[in-house]
Amino acid sequence: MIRTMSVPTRPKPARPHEPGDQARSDELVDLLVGVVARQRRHFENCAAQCDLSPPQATALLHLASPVPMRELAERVGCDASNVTGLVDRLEERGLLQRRPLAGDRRIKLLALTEQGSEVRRRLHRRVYDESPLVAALAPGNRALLRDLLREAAVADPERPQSVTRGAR
Amino acid sequence: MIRTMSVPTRPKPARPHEPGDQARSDELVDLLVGVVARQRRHFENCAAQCDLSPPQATALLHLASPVPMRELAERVGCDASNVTGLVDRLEERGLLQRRPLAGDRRIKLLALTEQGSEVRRRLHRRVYDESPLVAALAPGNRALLRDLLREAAVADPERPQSVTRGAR
DNA sequence: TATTGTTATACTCTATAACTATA
DNA sequence: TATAGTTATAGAGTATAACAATA
Repeated sequence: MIRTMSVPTRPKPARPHEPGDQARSDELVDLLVGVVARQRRHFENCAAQCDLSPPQATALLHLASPVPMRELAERVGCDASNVTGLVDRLEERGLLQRRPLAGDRRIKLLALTEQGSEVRRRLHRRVYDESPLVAALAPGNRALLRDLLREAAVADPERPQSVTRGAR
Repeated sequence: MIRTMSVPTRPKPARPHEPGDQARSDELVDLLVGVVARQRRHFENCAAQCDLSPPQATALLHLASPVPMRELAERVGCDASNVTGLVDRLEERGLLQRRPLAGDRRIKLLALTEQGSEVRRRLHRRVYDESPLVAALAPGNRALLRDLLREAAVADPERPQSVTRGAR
């Protein structure tokens, strides 16, 4: 477990073309890049274990409750035209249904079937309970990391809000 | 700036089906998911500003020095057959060259051209110097986050090692 | 025999643009 | 006129399998 006071301070390398604490910033970004790669692999593994492509898995996570196709596109972060094919495949597999919305017949609500909900639950559990990143941390450091990430998340203008947003 | 001692400890929600500090772990994973999404957007923006697709940008970052096609495939994390097309496009744009390796005529070394190196430098600078995540953190917390991420990275079996590995 | 790179093939994801049916 | 969803199209990324050249 890391203790704040004992974080090692390193001598400045004083590289020519780089400002102040650049070296440190580089390493931090490298670590973030590593986190991204690992988290993505983790997510892809989870998806594959549920027989889903990553985009399909992402879509499923966003369908905790019924959602218009348009909104799914926004949540997943792709063009609306893609959702048609994506949803076609999920519907063929019996994981969801297109349902009309009373009051606006243009809209189709995407609702998980019983089976779809089950798959979503399995996927969700895997993604969240088996995160290698969290597992690698000493329990006492998790709250610390959480607070740092909260801080890092604050300043972002297009920050995703809830559990299932931006999963991929 | 977060001080270790003042990290708030929250009462346990005691949710039925979840083990111990599950709620906390969920939030931590959510934050990681958010970080991943943001970092990925950042990377995609940087790539787009250099007129590169994300995989192309990733490849470029891995070509600080000449590398056989096979190894690039490993670094980028895709099948070797994909590299052919990827490299074709980069070569057509004059960003790199296929060069023979003296001593083993099966191998083609991928070497950046002058222009390719320039684009790579621009890309690298953007990715590393303009990270919104690092920018959002109080300078004093960066070293702390770095140490936590180092710890989180240790346990991973397929962890990427260097600056430009696993960039995407 | 094994390895490097290529090709052929197929599938998915992606965006743009044009279309339809509704509003 | 605007919006929701679809279709058509095109391009890129991905994997598998078979292949040629080389080791």
